[in-house]
Amino acid sequence: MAPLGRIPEATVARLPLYLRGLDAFPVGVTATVSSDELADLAGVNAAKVRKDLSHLGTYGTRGVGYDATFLRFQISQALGVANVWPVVVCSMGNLGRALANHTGFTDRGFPVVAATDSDPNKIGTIVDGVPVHAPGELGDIVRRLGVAIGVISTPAEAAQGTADALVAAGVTSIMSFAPTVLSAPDEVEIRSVDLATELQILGFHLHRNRIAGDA
Amino acid sequence: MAPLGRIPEATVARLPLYLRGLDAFPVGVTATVSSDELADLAGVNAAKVRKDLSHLGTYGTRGVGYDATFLRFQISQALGVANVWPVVVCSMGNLGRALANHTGFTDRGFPVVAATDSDPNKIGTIVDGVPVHAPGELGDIVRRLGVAIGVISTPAEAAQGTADALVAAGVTSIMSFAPTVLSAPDEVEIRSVDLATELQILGFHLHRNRIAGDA
DNA sequence: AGTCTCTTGTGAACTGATGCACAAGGTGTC
DNA sequence: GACACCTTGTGCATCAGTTCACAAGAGACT
Repeated sequence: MAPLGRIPEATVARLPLYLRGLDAFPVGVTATVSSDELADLAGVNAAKVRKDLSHLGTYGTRGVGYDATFLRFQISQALGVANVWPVVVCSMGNLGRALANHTGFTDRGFPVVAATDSDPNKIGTIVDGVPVHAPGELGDIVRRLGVAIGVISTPAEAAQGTADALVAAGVTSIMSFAPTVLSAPDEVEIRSVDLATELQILGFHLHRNRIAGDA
Repeated sequence: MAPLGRIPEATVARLPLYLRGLDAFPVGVTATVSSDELADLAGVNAAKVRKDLSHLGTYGTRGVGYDATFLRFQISQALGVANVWPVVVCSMGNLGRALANHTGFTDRGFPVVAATDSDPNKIGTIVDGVPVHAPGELGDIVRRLGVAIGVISTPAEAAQGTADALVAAGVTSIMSFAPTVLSAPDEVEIRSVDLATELQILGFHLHRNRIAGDA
């Protein structure tokens, strides 16, 4: 059917992968892709692909597969990639600059339109094409530029204050790289990416294998 | 009991958060922490904390809580944070440099000991304290410096080749920032962090809320 | 038309994780 | 020593997500 109802979170998290996988098919050319192929392209298994797509109400053709172009359209629709969501990067340290420069953001509809930094030498300058403002101007920036997403690349100590400022300015979507827990009202969605934590998880498995090897 | 058997993946992913939360307690001072407090510090709920810790065989004291110092020791033990796992960063673009500079890595036992880059102008130089080598020397570097973890910060096109080179060199843990699926033997653990995908997930919810608001 | 082959869509079983609720077992006070 | 008060550890119900397996449908070929 075409439920279009609630799409499970796990499915939402995979839709971008499918979209990325579909890049392998040239635009404008008619081509079909099977759940098997798409599974390979996205790095998951075929059953998951089919179930995920069934949540979109997407219809493939039995015995054939999915029309690549139409599928791309369907997923784009569901994800709302036609929208452009302006991003503000809070703190232009090493990581912040790397993010501001990241072509993958602008390409996918997430232009970095402004940044903040507490360093007086940076305020008022344009770094990598992005104007840097004082943290206090955050509210202004958000309103003026219609910022939809805030990226927190500050040190851990400054993260909560920055988050508060973003929320006060009306931002409801935050991606944080600060190694700390952020509190915010329920309606604010926070995605936290802690790189050191990721490495520690890898380290855990290395550690376990080393022990197993010794045994 | 003290099972020490298999620790569920979900638990493993949270142990670093608990460890981080325990930083709030000064070292060397005797203090107790309840599952409730620790839950706040780690941003999860108390029941989860208790169940997670029970997997470590950690014993708190009923009516009191956990001894902060001992708990830190237990979790450190389980995660193997006493080990130092040298890291090589493959490609010193904006992101690679930010990672090489990231103090959170070295602090947590993941020193960036070398980097590779295909830019002849960078090869042979030392960027941010990290020596940059040609990609072809990867095998050498890994063997000589005992590299345990490879970080892939190359463009998508170069990612698979880099992964292959890492695997050939004997690296079994990879963290990739390239927006592409990597294939590798089963014994190689790959953690993929795709920043654009993260933003797209935020974008999905923004999109959905906007639609809901219009309705 | 009939048959064969292919791939979707999905019911159903299964797995893993979460959260509740409470007994068990400590501490402190009178 | 008895009692009141805490907080852990855990059995159990629940939930979300994954995987299997197969009927249903679509095209191709004779």
